[in-house]
Parts: sequence; structure tokens; C-alpha cells
Amino acid sequence: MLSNPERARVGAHPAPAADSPLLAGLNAEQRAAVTLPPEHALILAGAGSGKTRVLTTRIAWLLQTGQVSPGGVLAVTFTNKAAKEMLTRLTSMLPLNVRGMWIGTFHGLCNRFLRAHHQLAGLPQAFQILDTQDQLSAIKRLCKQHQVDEERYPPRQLQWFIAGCKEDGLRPADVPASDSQARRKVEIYQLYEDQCQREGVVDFGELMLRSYELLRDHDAVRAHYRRRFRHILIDEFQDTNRLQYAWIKLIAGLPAEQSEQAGGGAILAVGDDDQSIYAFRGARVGNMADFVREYHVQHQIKLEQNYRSHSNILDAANALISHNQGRLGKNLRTDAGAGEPVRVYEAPTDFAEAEWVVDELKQLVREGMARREIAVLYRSNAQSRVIETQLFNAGVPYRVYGGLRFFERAEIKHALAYLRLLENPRDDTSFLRVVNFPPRGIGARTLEALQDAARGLGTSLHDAVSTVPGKAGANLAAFIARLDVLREQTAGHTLREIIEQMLEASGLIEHYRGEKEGQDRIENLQELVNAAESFVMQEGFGRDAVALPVDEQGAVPSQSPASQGLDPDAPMLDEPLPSAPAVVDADTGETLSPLAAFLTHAALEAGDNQAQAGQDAVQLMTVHASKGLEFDAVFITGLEEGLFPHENALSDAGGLEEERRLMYVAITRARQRLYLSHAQTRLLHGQTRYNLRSRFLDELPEDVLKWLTPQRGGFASIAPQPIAARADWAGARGSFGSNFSAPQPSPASTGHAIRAGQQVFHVKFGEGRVLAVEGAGDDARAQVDFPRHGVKWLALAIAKLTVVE
DNA sequence: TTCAGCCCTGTTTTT
DNA sequence: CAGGGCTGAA
Repeated sequence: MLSNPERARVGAHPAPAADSPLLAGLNAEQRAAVTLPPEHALILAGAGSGKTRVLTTRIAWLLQTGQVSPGGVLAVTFTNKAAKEMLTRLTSMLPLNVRGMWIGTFHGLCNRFLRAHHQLAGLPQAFQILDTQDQLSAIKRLCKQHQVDEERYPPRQLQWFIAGCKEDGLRPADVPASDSQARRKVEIYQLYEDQCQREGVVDFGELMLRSYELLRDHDAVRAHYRRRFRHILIDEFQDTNRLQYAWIKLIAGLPAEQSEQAGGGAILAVGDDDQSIYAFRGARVGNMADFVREYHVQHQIKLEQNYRSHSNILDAANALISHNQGRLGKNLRTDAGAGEPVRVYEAPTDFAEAEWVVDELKQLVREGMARREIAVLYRSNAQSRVIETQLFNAGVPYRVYGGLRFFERAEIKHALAYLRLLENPRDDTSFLRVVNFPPRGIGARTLEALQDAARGLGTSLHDAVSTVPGKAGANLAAFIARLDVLREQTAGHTLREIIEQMLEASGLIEHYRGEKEGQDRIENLQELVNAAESFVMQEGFGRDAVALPVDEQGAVPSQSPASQGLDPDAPMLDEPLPSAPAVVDADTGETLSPLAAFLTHAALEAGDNQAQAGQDAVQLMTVHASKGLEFDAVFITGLEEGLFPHENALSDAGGLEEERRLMYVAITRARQRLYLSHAQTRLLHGQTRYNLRSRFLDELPEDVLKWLTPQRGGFASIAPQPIAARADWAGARGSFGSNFSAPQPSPASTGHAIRAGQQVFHVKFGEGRVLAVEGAGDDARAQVDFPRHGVKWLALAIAKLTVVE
């Protein structure tokens, strides 16, 4: 073990200890990955192959063998959870001060970086971060102000467009726009950028992009970090987007740019192409291949030994994923036995499906399984409701992940808006959010006048208040006066005191006291005080948090970074090069007030959503949210065409493959037991929908499955279930009860001969395949997949469909 | 200005 | 079915 961190200085290269206790218990591949030479490498880590262990042991190994000092490590993950996990494991392996290490999420690290170099980045030091909600409301506000036709340019779509541009590293000027519609979008993008800049706020994408540009445009800064980071480790590399990969390339330098002199770290990319499930938000699996090519990667290690699941589960996963094209190729294996078969259940309704899930999991609990070891997964959040109801009725404790998280709740957002205004009065988004909440006689008309005035003056709303005349103006003035007083009163106070005084002064508590449903909200607001308190404890803001001056003008050639107040326990630069201009390192960037730091924390980590974390509860979450987790028993529900795979993903082949990877992720969460289920009918958007069972079920090997219900026809084209509708079908919901083994009721015909699975012809769209039919009589609709025109819903009463078969 | 009620629309996954 | 936005009345 390392007793003195100083030993970690580079230069003294102790002989790598092959018998290091760190390596104990690792298999050959894992060991090879941990002890790789300091060169670029790609680890293909299958699900459950001990990826996190390898990653953390690698860091510990590098530190222990003196190949790098803590300050020379950059480790990037996607989720806060993963970053925390890495830190915890690391500190349990080595006694070490992790403060100088850069371990965090892309967004977290970019934030840290931008705070330190905020002047170079053109941002106020206390810039605030817009979450998705804030971003949308900022865009809506902008659209109103600039008379954007919200019909033609829906704000949500604009948000998607802007985020997409940023993920590709494109500023408005870089976006190709051929037609007028596209040009208009780019124009709005530009306006949005201006607005954010004016208000001193950044969105998630901006954190990344701004940080990328800063590195790109400032040679001294880039050179500094290149020399600093000798080892760059990236988790979940398959989830990186274009911009993130470009950022990594800047911070590491391309091979041609790397040298003893110029620095440049060794990149260790860890990923699994089969678990790439974030293409929808810009993730590019292709980055893996690009990395291998651009960095001439010589070391590729596959981790295929799975330590998690029984072989029946793995066989199912392997078989499923083999249906995807163009994989890097990887097969999981295990030494564990076959284990239980994968159980498959077909329910008549979503309601019955939930009932079955609850019955089964109660049985598991009776057999001694801990509830927290049981997960119920679904494709989309809306599906949780039925299951929740069932669990609730059965009195089974459960916990839902996702949905509204703590910092996203309305009352919390209101409170945060007040706090943000204390920190930055120019934050118009926050201003508008609370200027009339609780109501204080400032209505839409007043605000319109204020916004006009602000636009005319080119100032923030806050600064334009004095120009509004009359009673309305007086109300506004009273509002900002209240804020100003609060700001003065709380100066120098602890975070807790600031929040408590804000809750009083804002009138939020008072307001919710008067509401009938307000008690919960008040409790949440009180919880906010607790959240702040524990944040202060964790970050050590409590006492003598010395604010170090950050000299942003950049180069201070005569001073070494160490003389600028860097943590002496964490030497940043091993032997600073004599000619190199010293750049203030982002480690000195902790000059934020506790309040500003807390607000950042709130934006970057939306927080957990349920207070009852300690209880032994069944876990409910989307498949996406389950990534990286594992459970003894896993239920994957709603395995239906249109739901999983989701209908929006069916239009292109890439979408389907991503859905399949999603299913692969879901399957590989299970250690011992895996349950799959689908329902014939499901209540969605208040309508009963009839779904075929998911094609993914048919892609699993029969011999690992155990059908709990009699099997009927296969997917779509093979003997499709006669699917038609009867108006009172919904009324029959639940009456099937346990009657699932009975033959399907054959409801009266709609009069339309259209059935799922059929090949049909449409005058305009040509030939297509019917995916589903729903509704009855004149309302009957069919979902048809047209090869040329995509998936469409057609009203059977109107559309002329002829059966081709 | 506020509030209640109506209509309309959207509706995958999220750092 | 939900939530947001819009309208009209108090």
C-alpha cells in the first residue's frame, strides 16, 4: 500500500508489482487490462464483466506503481452514480486524497473547468445551469418575444434541434441551412444563444461545447491540461457523442501531437457497443472504431467472462443481440450453472400483467429474496402506473426511479429560482418564474411591458424594472427591493440561513400553507434545507473554505502552478516544463460561494426522487435507468410491438437495433431470475390498444424459456392473432383474471377485414404491413408500416386499404 | 389580476 | 389521460 502520496511522483518508476494485492482475484483479461502499459487502449467490457472494478483497479494500479500522481488522472463517466462509485471504490483500495483527481461526469468536469476559466470562456463566474425544463421555458419565452410561429416551430422541436447542434459541436454559423425553414431555425438558435449569454446561463450542451471551444482556442490552457493529464480513462465510451470525443481528443492530443515535451495522456476507453442505448441523444458508437483508427490502438481487450448471471440468462442475451448487424463481436460466458429458466408470461391486459408481476415477486420475497434485489423494468415511464397501483394495493413497498426528481419539483424549482436571483439578478428565466409567484399583482400585461422595456434598453428584466410606471411598476419595484434586501441580509450567512430566510421572505411557505395540497410541498421545501445542509457537509464548505483568487488573465510566467495555491498533496504537474507558461489550473477554481455551488449541484444532479431510500423496497425503473445496475430478479414488462420495441424507433433499422440493445441491457441486469411479460391489451392515453407480442421474445432461444401461458402464434406474419375490436372490450378489462389459459375471446368483427400482420395496399403509400389495429367501428384505426413512408396510423373508415395477401 | 373551466395536444429513453 | 394554454367571468 502506498503510505506517502509523494511516492506517486513520476520519475521514480518503481518496478510494477505483479503480485500486488490489487490484482488478487482478477482473471487474466482483467489483469491484462489493469496492467496495460501507458498507451492507448480499448476495453470491450461485456455486461457484468467487472468493468468498474477494472477501471478503478487500473487507476489504483497506476498510482501505486508511481506511474501517475493523483492530479494526472482524468476519469470520465456519464452518471453521477458511476463517478461516486468509482471514487468510493478507489478510496477503499488506496489511502489517498482524491481532491486533486479529476473523476466525474462529462458535465460535472466541464462545469468545474468553466468555473475556473470563466473569464476566458466569456461567462460570469456564478453562471447558472439550465436544466431541460428551464431550457424549454427559455425557448418558449424567446419564441414569444420574437414572434416565432409556434405552430411551425414547436418549442420542443427547437429544443431538440439546438441540443442536437451542440452535441455535434455546431454553433449557429456552422449549421448548414438550405431552405428557409432551416434558416429560421438557425436564426432562433442564434437568438437563444444571445439570450443565454445575456442572462449568464448555460444549458447542458453548452457546458460541453463551451469547454471544448475554450480548449481549442487557448493554446496555453490546452497545453497545460495536456501536460497535466497523463492518463485519461473514459467509462461507457459507446455513449460519447461527437463533441465529447472531440473534447477528449483536445485534452489528450492526437498521437501526432503527443510527445514527451507537449504531453498528452494515454487514453483508456472502456465500452460495450452492445450496450449503446443513447443514440437518441447524440451518442455515437462509431466513436469506438474512430478511436481505434485515430489513435492506432494496439491494445484491445475483451472482457467476456460474466460474473453476474446464470447461463440461461446469458444465453438469452447472447441470442438476442446476435440479431444485430455490425457488432464488434463479443459473447458473454459464465461459469455459473444454467440456473432457472427464463419465465415468460402472456397477460390479457396490462392490469393482469401487473397482478402477475406482484404475485410472482411476493413469492420470491416469501422464498427469502430481499425486495431491493427485485427490479421491475419497463420501456417508458408511463407504464409504471399500473404496476405501482398493484404494488400499492398489495401493500408491497416499492421505489420508483425516474419521473419527477427532487430538484425538478415545482416548489423546489421556485425556491431555487429565488436563490438564483440572489446570486444573479440578470437570470430572466428565474425572474419570470417567481416574479408573480406567490401572486403579488404582477400580471401578464405588466410583464409584457417590462419585457419590452428590457429589450429596448438591452438589459435584463431586473434592470428594466425602474422604467415601468404606475402601480404595476411599484409592484415590480417592491419585488426586486425584497430580493435586494434579502441579498443584503443574508450576505455572509450560512447556506442554511440563506435558504430559511428566503423561504420566509419569498412567501413560498406562506403560500403553500394556504393550499389544500400544500403540506407535501412545504415538507419538500424543508427538505431542501436538509439537502443544502448535507451538501455543505460533503463539500466542506462549512468552515474556512478559503476562496482562492483565480487570476484569469491567464499566463503568469514566473509562477509555477504549485505556488498558486494548488493542493500540495496532489502535485498537478510532474516537473513543470521550464518554458511552459503557467496556466491557472481548474483545481483552484473553488471560489464559488456555497450558494452558487449548491445551485450548480442542484442543476447537475437532479437528486433522487424518493425520500424513503432506506427501506427494503422493490425497485421500479425504465430500462435506461437500469443500466449499470444488477438485481437478483428482474421483471421486464410490456414486451409488445410498438412499446418495446417502441413504435417511434421502428421506422429505421438503426432504431430497431438500439431497441434490441436496450432489451439486451435489460436482460443482463438479472443475476438469478428473469421474468418476461407482455399484455394483449393495454390502456394507453386513455384508449385500449391491442399489441402483438414483441419480436424480441421470438428471438430468444426456446430451450431457455419457460412459458407460463400457452403459446400462440409468433410475431406478426405467422398466424397472427385475430385482432379486432369491440366497443365494450375495455369494459371487460380485468375480468379475465386468472383465466389466461382459456382460448382468446374472439370479439365481434369491426367489419373491416384488416388484421395485424397482413400485407395491405394503400393508394398513396403503396404496400405496407399492418402492425396493429385498434378501436372499433368508425374509430377503428390500423397502424401500417410502409417501407417508403414509414409507420402511419390510418383510420379504416377513411383510408382505402386493400389486403394484398 | 386571478381563477376556473375548457379545449387541445402529445405521448421514449436523460446527463 | 394528463398537463398546458387559452378564454371568459368575477
